[in-house]
Amino acid sequence: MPKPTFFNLPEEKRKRILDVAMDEFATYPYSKASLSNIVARAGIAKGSMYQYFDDKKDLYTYILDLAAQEKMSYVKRELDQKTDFFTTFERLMAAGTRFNLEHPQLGQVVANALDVPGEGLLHELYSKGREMTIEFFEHMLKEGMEKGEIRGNIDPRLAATLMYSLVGQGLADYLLETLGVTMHEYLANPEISQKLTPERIEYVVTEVMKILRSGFEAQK
Amino acid sequence: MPKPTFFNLPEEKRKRILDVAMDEFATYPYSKASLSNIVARAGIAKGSMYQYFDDKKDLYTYILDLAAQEKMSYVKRELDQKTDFFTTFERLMAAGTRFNLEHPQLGQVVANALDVPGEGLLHELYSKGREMTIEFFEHMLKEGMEKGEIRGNIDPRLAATLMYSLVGQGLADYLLETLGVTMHEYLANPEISQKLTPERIEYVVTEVMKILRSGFEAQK
Amino acid sequence: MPKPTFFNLPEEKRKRILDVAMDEFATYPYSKASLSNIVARAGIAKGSMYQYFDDKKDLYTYILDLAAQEKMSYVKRELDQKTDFFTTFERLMAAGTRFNLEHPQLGQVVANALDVPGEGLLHELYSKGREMTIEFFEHMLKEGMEKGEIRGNIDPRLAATLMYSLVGQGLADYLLETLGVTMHEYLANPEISQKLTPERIEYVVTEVMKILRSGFEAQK
Amino acid sequence: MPKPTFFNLPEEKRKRILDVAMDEFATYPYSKASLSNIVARAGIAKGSMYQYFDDKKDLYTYILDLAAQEKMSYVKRELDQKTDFFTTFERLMAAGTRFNLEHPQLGQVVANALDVPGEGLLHELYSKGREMTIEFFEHMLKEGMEKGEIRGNIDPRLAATLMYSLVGQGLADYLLETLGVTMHEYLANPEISQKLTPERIEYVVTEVMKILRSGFEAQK
DNA sequence: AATGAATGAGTTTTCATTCAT
DNA sequence: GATGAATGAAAACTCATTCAT
Repeated sequence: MPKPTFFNLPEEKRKRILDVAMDEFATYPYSKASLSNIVARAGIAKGSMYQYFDDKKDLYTYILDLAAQEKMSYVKRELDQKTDFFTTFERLMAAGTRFNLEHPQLGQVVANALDVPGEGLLHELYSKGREMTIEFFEHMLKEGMEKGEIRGNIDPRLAATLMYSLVGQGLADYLLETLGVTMHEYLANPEISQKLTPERIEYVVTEVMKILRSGFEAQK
Repeated sequence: MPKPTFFNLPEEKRKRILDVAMDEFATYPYSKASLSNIVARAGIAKGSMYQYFDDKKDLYTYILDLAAQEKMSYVKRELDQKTDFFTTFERLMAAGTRFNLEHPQLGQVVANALDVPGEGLLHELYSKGREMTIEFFEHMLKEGMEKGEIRGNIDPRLAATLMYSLVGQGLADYLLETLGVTMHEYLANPEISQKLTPERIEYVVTEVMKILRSGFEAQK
Repeated sequence: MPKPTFFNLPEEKRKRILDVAMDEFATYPYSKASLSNIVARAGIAKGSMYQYFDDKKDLYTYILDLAAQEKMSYVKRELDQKTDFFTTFERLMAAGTRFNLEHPQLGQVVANALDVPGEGLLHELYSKGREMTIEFFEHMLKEGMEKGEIRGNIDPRLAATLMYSLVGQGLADYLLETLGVTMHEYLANPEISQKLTPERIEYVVTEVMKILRSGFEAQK
Repeated sequence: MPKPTFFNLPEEKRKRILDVAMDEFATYPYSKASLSNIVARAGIAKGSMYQYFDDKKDLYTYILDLAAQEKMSYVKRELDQKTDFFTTFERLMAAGTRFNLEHPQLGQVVANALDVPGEGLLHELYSKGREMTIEFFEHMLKEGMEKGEIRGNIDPRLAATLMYSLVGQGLADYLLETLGVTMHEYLANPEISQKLTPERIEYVVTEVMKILRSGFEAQK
């Protein structure tokens, strides 16, 4: 948790610090990400950082938390309208993928979490998100089963895990791949994003759903 | 690539070096893995390492390569007998998952690849394996389409990518999760593996196939 | 010297600051004692400290001064009744030792003075106390000589220095040692002091006086 | 303990490092003594220091150990000829004092030991010397009692502790004081030592012995 | 070919002190 | 007078890489 000092900072400065830190943690794995770098680029004194955060890990977990929250709130908007299972899932996938492509840094910050020493501590936070997401999918599946939208003879927990693995970075990576671009190149050249039209994203998501749908869907 | 020097080494010494390095790279993320540690545990001089490999990255990519090859050759054994698409894929998934559980280190080495700085260089190698696997799946799918085993209206490249994301660590992780065990705990307590009977693995794979099958399978 | 500001402070606050500082300087050697710690525990702003004292050293010397004064005034009470040299010295030793055991912090503050860098400045103050004490003993000795209580053929200054080295922490340390306790453990567990009865202290002091009085030499 | 690497160093270099380190630890209290300073003055790389010693504390304890050993071996030479208690003690005092004046740094290194954090650890080593010395004196006293040289009615442990407090820095400090010189000035101006003739040292030691031998009490 | 000491840039973190509000 | 954020020099320590033997 940041210290109160951090929240007393002028909006502009706080944002600058977070932006720079986000960028650093997205670019380098945790152990290579450098506080010295961050403060230099943010134009603040090294000691100041320690008046805002306990230590490097504290800063990182905060960034990670922010990333998770932003994605959550972005994706959650799709849940307002109640529809059937397949439509909801399709919307979630599309939103998640769009978010990953619009904020490629955030995804990288999460990916770099693997590197944090004292593994458990961080992993905990990192997988809390995974855990929650999987549980949400499981819930969706069970509801779908009750409504008769989903076949009854599938293991909901396992299916939810599968869904999670599809919703993560997977589709975004696939889309970049079809452009012959790696995530790193994409991070460096933001203008590439213009080649990824909403239609293109929609198409891929629909394709995936097509495959899954006739799999999950109850057979008449 | 290791220098010729490395291959002139007595078998026993070469193996020792690789074993220790594998363990180190499985235990720590790339940037935390320590050459000093490796040479100390392998009982060789630090300078020698640089007569075998160009640098840390060179050693790592070689280890990574070995890991990939081992998995490949393990999994490839399932391809001998020609059967239909679904049976083949099921066997591949089962074999991959068994391998991941029997050689958890190798999987970790791959997972830790994400951490390598200097971006593309490493990713390249890491995704060469990915690339090859996906292409293989794509080939399988197209063959299946021709034989009429697979629906014709799916994007084979996309589907292959999906298959890849299912075959990776995913199922192994899921199995460990059902035991309430993290990969780190599993690495530390190898005896846990006894709880993962072949039947249990078979069950999970069958479940996944059940889901996929009626999705991919051509409708009559 | 504290600035006037400090003396304008409400009694209660002033005392709190001094108590906390005393504790810190008793616990850690000068260079490890932390102003940040002190202000945090005293509940005042860091800047305020610099409105009370010039700097860390200024605060420390003041604390040191207080410690010396307190001990002085405690010990001086023994000087009211005029008696012979030996009785007076015995009383001083006993009082000094009791004080050291009752206020172990103060002794530690003095002991930690050795640590102050920038040499002379601090030593000066530290040894002002030493100087004064030795001079006082010298005076006592000379008086004793005149009265015929003390042999005339000893160097009073040297003897006074010897007396000083006996009166310091020495006896208190010895007493703790006989309990198998270090000064640090004693500081942490104040209840130990109950094992050090006045009789026990008296005994040790008497023993020392016995030695000094008639010397080591066997009596014929 | 230094690592083997250190002992493989050319004599000249090893000595230079120890000299510089000794000087640093004699000049500054442990926490202010700076490794960076030491390596700079010794003209070696910072990393090298860590190939010779585990860490700062390791270097310090080694220096401390050396200091103690040197003093020990210097003083022990006086023990060859068997004589009576008083003569032996007088010789030990004289030798100890001479040593302190000839190697003022070593005494300072010991004095600065108080500052080492994780107190116990270091204190242990520091007071092992104290412990041994006191026990040696105790032994001397008991022997003297058996031979009838020493009165039987004194507490030998307490007396030994007293003797220890006299043999330490005390006399050296006194001698410097009579020159109006502090230890720090003495360390900085080694030529002062010429004013401290052996006769002067002998005189002071004899004076002290006179006092101890027959006591303070006037003879009837 | 093997060794292992040497290197030094780089890391995170601490803390007394200053200064604008 | 009080505040507490800002500062930055300095600390201990790490480690991949080089190079003389």
